[in-house]
Amino acid sequence: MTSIVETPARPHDHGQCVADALAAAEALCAERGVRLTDIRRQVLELIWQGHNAVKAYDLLEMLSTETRAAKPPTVYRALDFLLGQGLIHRIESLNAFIGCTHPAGDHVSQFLICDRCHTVSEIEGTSVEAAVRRAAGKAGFAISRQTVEIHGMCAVCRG
Amino acid sequence: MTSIVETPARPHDHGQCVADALAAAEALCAERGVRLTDIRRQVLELIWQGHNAVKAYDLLEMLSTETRAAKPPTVYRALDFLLGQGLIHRIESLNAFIGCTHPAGDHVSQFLICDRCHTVSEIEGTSVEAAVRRAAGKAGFAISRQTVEIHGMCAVCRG
DNA sequence: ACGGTTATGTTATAGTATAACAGCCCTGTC
DNA sequence: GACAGGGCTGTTATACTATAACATAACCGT
Repeated sequence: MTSIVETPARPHDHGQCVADALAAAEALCAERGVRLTDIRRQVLELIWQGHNAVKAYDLLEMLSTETRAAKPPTVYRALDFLLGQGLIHRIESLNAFIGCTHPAGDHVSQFLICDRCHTVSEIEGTSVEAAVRRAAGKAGFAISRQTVEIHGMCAVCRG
Repeated sequence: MTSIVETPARPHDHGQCVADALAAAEALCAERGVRLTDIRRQVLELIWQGHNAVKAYDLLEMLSTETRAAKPPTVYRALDFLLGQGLIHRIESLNAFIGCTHPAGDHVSQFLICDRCHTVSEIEGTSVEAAVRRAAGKAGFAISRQTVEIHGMCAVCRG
């Protein structure tokens, strides 16, 4: 069991992050005519507890009450929905999930993952994506999905 | 169970690929004073059966004989060794492993993964890596490991 | 209210990976 | 050659990750 830890990352009003993410999710789902149900919203909110990636079975635990244990399909279905709507990303190298910081519009997955404080930041900017596109183009390869996960130590942890 | 399939990728003398990979592995291990044992060599050879990523439990099956079933730790230990020596890579988005095409010298993991024929090619060249380094540098992030996995369709499959 | 669709509940199981300890084999030394 | 130590393998058990399949319930347009 991996527990969710508050990270030593840059201090900020995290409640605002959560509120923004939920508001954006509501808006996008409404616009798309899909349903952000209770469970889906709960899962999204739990994932947004911090700027670290959250594991499915930790979500499962958090969703469970004393009287009722949530079952895996419940959380995986919610995760599938959120992934499908681009509201979260899957971090392949961690088997874990993180909220998307700019869910509107299409985009690639590029992350800096601190192996010390476990903060995950989405890389902004298109230079990595462009380099990937050039390399793929040279090979005649048609891209459908990019996964860029950079592990190391973040600026805060390096001190 | 996922079976290993021969891919429609560009025809070539694959026996030569395998021979080269094994020879390089032998040389590197000798140079480093580490032991490329029977099991490790077998696993490496099985991974090099083709240019597709191979799953741990498929290796396990292939290592098993009619009279004796190999056990998971056997294959995972061999994989750990091969990963540690840089002789194979792990493809995070597939939970699978592939032979490294240039095991000498340090290098990053950057792959083009065809979702149709399942051929995995390691991207040569440093432009993607350089872009990643620039992006990380801008964030004050110290890289320890890069995972770049590009899914899509390869030139051969696109016809 | 009705019927279709979408979402959730539930049971079971598949697939991926490691912990822990026992025993074996290589290698260097006396 | 006997011995000791370290590294490798065997074995059992279990943890962790994910999905199949089917039953029930909630939503929504008519």
